[in-house]
Amino acid sequence: MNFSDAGTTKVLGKPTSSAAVTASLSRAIHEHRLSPGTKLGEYELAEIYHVSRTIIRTSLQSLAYGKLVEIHRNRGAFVAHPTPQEAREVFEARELLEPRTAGTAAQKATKEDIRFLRSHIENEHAALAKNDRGLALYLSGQLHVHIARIAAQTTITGFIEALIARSSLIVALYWKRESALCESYAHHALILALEKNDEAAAEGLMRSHLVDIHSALELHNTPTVGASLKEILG
Amino acid sequence: MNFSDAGTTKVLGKPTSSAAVTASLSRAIHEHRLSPGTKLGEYELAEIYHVSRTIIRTSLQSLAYGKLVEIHRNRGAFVAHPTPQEAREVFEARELLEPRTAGTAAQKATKEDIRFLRSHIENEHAALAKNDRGLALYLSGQLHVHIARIAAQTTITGFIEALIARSSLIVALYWKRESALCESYAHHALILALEKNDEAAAEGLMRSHLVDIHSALELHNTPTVGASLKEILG
DNA sequence: GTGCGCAATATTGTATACAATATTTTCGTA
DNA sequence: TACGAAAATATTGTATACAATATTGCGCAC
Repeated sequence: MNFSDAGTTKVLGKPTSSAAVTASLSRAIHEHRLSPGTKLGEYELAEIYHVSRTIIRTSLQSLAYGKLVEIHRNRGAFVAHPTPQEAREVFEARELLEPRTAGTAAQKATKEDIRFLRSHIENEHAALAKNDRGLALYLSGQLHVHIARIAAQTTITGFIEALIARSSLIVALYWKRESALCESYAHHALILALEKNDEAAAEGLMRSHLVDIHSALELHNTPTVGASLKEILG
Repeated sequence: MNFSDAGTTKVLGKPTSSAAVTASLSRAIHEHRLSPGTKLGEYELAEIYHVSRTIIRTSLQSLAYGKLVEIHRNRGAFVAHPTPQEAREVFEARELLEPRTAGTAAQKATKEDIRFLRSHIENEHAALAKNDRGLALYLSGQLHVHIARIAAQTTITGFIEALIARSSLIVALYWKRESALCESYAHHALILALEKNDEAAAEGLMRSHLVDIHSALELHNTPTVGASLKEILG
């Protein structure tokens, strides 16, 4: 579910406009510019992107498959508003998939891969320095995707991409820790393990990293925040 | 990716017609009535189902997200034709997800669940007795889905559903073993472990069951079968 | 007869028109 | 004033029309 280059995988021909819209919306959700619960009106989006509702509807459906938006029949599309239960499930799934995938990545990581990951972290730091918390959070998630890509298992990578996209929404709703900087250490250590091709270390570090994030989520009290009072009750 | 009741999860209002079309096509692919590579023309399908191309396009996109069909821009939709590499990936993913999920299911399985699984196996046998190999294969896959559902983790269950749907196509292309009956024993043993709430046994049995299926696939020689010569070469 | 190029046809991509449903506003009554 | 029903409005669902692209068939040159 990588909406950033959605549709560009096809061989030739100009990329579909719906892919561009999907990528734009996806990015906006990732970076928390669109909050959970926000109504995504078709006509409104059509005007913004200068395309017909047909294209918008296609995009919204794409995003719905990735659970980034919820579509309610005859009511329209809304930025998804994951429940604490869903949040737990997403992290359980990540804890099941990512550690072993990181282990495989450690087996396969080349010097080139490590260089790429390090430069990626540079960008992450730069974003934080510019106080662009949304971008930093997005990049932080993308690091996990890149690690999965190194493992060269596109099916599992696809699942992980979807989970990380959803995690972005979950963080927007349930994150309780002040700084996101603490993560940097975990990422650095992870890259070091990948560089040394230390499979066991990479797997263990990824596991504890995920547990750490998971535990930094406030998933107990009901999340009556957001713009979906009616949804919760109705 | 359970297309059988796609769309019916929403609270009220008549289910969308696209959901019905998606379910019908999905089922046809599952049961091998539609072979990998088959062209799915929009106009043709629109006539068959007595709906507009709009609906058909929505359905085809749904199926494309589940990797059951491939959509090529300006060329149309085709029943997916997984490569040996994709087939390996699907089973690797299943081997990563399903054993632990089966373990969790063993923890949670109730008498009611066991009764349901046994009756499901009955249906599977009945289908085989009627020589309806397509239906038997479909039901065989659905057993895995039901086990995942018992674990009550909808996110992971969704991934497993998608993988099992794809497995159906893979089996259609690469299965080399004569009978599918041999699987019955594995399923019986699995249900027994679930009944005894034996987590470790369920996990182990699921793992070996998947490895067994995986090894019964001929994934080495190029799969030049099917109706997509140009795709493979071009 | 074979191969190439252009025209004819078919099929998909996108926009728009119309229908069905939901939401909001208005107005009347208690 | 508060509540509720019904009309008015807005929004989504579906069908169709038109545009863009791909495929096919034909004819001509070599």
